[in-house]
Amino acid sequence: MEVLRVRILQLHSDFMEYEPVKKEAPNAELTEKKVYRVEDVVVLLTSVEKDDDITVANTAVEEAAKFMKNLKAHRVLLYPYAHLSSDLAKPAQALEVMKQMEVHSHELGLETFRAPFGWTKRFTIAVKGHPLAEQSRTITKEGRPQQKIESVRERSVIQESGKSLEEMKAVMFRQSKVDTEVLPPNDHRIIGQQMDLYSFHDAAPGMPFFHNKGMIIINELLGYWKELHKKAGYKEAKTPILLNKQLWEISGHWDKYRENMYFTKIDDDDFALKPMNCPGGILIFKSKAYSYRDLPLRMYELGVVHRHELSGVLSGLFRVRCFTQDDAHIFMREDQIKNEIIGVIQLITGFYKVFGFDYKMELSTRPEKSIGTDEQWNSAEEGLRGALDSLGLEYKLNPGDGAFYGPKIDFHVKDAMGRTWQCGTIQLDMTIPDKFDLNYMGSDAQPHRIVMIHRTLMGSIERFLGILVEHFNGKFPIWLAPVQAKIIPISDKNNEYALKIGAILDNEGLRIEVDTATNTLDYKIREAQLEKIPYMLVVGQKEEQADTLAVRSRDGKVEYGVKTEEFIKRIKEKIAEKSIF
RNA sequence: GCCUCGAUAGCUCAGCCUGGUAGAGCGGCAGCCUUGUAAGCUGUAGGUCGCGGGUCCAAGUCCCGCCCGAGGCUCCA
Repeated sequence: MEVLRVRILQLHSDFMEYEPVKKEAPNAELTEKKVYRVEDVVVLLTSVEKDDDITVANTAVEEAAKFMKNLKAHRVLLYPYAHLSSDLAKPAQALEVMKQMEVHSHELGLETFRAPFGWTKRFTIAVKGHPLAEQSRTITKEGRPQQKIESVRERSVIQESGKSLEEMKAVMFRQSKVDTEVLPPNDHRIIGQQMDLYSFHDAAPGMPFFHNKGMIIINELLGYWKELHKKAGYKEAKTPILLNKQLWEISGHWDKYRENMYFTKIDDDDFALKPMNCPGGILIFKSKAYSYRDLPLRMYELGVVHRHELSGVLSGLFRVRCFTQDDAHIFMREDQIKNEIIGVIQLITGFYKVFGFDYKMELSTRPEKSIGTDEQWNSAEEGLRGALDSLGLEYKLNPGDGAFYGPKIDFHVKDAMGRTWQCGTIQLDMTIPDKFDLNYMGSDAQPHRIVMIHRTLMGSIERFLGILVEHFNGKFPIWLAPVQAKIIPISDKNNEYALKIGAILDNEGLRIEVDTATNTLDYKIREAQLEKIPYMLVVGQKEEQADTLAVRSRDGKVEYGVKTEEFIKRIKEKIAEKSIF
């Protein structure tokens, strides 16, 4: 169903010049063929569409006036511009609407100009450099703009007064300051800045920027994570970030979760940035038919999701608006529930053990805002409880805290301030398979309903990284450390030897740096120590002559006369066993 | 989103109460030093004091609005 509406491109301009060149419409207005010029004006390039009327005209002008008030602009130029629409009104009707817009604009006290209707016009326009200079709007018959404000990114037209853009670049987008006074020194925001792992910027509140060293940790983490999943019989997938709104209506997110979602328009359709990965995964599942023998199907995805969280809840890496879920969906038969849940719990606890931190498990049951029947919920809750009990695990019960589509087991980890955060989660879902009609063919040659598990180990890579940073106080185990060893020549004379050792270690796939700066030994040691680098390999005359290393570890212990091969062997062992010092 | 607090150089901070030429340390750059396990010395560059408005002869400083951040509330991975 197509809604008809007037389309307007709004341009806050230093000036616009236009010159009527050729008559096009039969009802072209009388005008003089000369150059007209209006300065410091909001130009409304306007296409009147079929069925637009006086109400639409008035609404469009009122919207523009409201916007102009914010811009502190008082002058408006109504400019008939047919190219914005593929469904134009008849010229007679279009002219009426344009005239009404002019009348109403005068009524609203705006200094109003109108370019002649029905002419091909040559024009020059200088659009101002501020971000609100260009706006496109669509005013419908219902009176409200369908799309609130859509800022046109490109400075497509002429860029005048060269001052503004440079200045804006400098001041508009700050890096966020961390308030070191109130935060504990091992807070991940402080360490992240000191160790050059990630940063936060005004340009994208609640969305972290990862630097190279942060990415090294994440990639190591994910490498291990993928290894575990392959061993556990999971298959990898990847789905789009932007999906059609209809999909979210089917999944129930539109109903229950829309306040937290970001929407946009592509051509004439509504799309949403995904807040969860499941609908995408489900489409992959549905692309083929399954036998009972194919199940369980375990499909994992590192999915980037966006959720609009209230500004007051954002907190470093722990609570963000854009994060990566280490997600997986298990499609299975009802008789496989318990085994699969047990498998997932073991996967999670095994993963956490590698890092050696404490966690608590919680079982959350049906919330008020939920979908599905009582039987489905009872059976799903029973499945989770059964798995926990058969493993003999302790857990806390949170009645009413489940997801809207199913109950869940959550894994909670503490941060530096003692707050607990949910990381891993296992959610049983007996309702979404109904909505998407997910089936398999049973041994009885009849289709049966799929049961689904959503689960994560880390929950959010971002949050998990923050927890790790605080847990290790930046002193990452060697397998995760962004720089595993720093080679420190005692004086410039030893630089060559240091670089040679560096090349050897680099060849072995170790992450190293060579400090060839002309500073004192004490200075270089202190610097490496503050960077929390696991090993400092000091080389001076003695080492060069004996072809050895003086190995200082992060805890300050020094071992002299270590052969390079010996060091490589030792460090590789520690990396392989993911040893936590 | 609400309440409280905060923002000054790349980083950490002083200056604000009591308005009058924007400071220090670290880091950067240049030079000297050639060093044995947590800061060697000297010089130098670097700031529309988050953004916008107001008061004032004069605002980093006082007032208002906004943005961003922090803690808490509420919510979540």
